[in-house]
Amino acid sequence: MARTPTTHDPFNAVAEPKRRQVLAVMGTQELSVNEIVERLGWNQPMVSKHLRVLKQVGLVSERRVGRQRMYQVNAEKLRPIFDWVTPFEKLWNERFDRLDEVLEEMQKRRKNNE
Amino acid sequence: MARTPTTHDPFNAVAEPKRRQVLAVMGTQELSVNEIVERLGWNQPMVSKHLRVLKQVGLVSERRVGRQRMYQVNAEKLRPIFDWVTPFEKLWNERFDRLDEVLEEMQKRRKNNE
DNA sequence: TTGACATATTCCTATATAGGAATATAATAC
DNA sequence: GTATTATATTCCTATATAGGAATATGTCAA
Repeated sequence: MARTPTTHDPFNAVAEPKRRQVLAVMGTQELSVNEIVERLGWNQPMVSKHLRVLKQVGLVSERRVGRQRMYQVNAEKLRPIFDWVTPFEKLWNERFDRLDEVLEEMQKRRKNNE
Repeated sequence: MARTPTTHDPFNAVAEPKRRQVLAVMGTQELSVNEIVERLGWNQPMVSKHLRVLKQVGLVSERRVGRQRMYQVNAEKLRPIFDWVTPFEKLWNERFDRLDEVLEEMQKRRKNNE
């Protein structure tokens, strides 16, 4: 079997460093492809291709305006990543008296079989 | 060029759902390979292979005890993921009066070229 | 309708899996 | 030594990129 496709979920989509760059450069703004191209200094097809993957997993939304296509980050799709990684954060960042909470969260996670 | 290797960084390592399961099932405990095998119900080589990738990116540490190998999650290696995804969390989770902070963080991130 | 602009797609290739099956290595006990 | 237990590795294959280069599609303007 091959690797999980990049378009399978947000985890796989943002595993590619360039796609994280795209999201970071977009931030909260709605940008056209060319604006992203300018900010990143990449060639246009490369940007379009990465946007395609991001769009397929819902990480960006597209809106057509004349001959432009405006893209915008759909941050909520990053939530599964945030939710998955947050419990671990306690392990390096907080005092030991919250370890029990960490364990509880792990337990729930285990039940959900994820 | 091919896809970024799974062993390149934590982002790529945990893109594989099975490896997230491994980390979740380990939690805060130090477990032998067989203990992980039992908890997940997978075959042993499969577990070993995934542990290998996780170890190569530092997400787990290994300790040899007799013929066993004890593995433990090294949560800190997940920090880059946490740090990257956290600013976006504000976009869906908090009131709009903190949007300026979000933008600041995005800006810093952009300067670090990540 | 022709040209310019904005963006997407296709074709190509080197590369890297993930999983199954079989086997190798290592440590311990007898 | 030999068997047993614990774990890792090798061999195999189908599959999916990511990037470069070239080209296609779509839209507007004169």
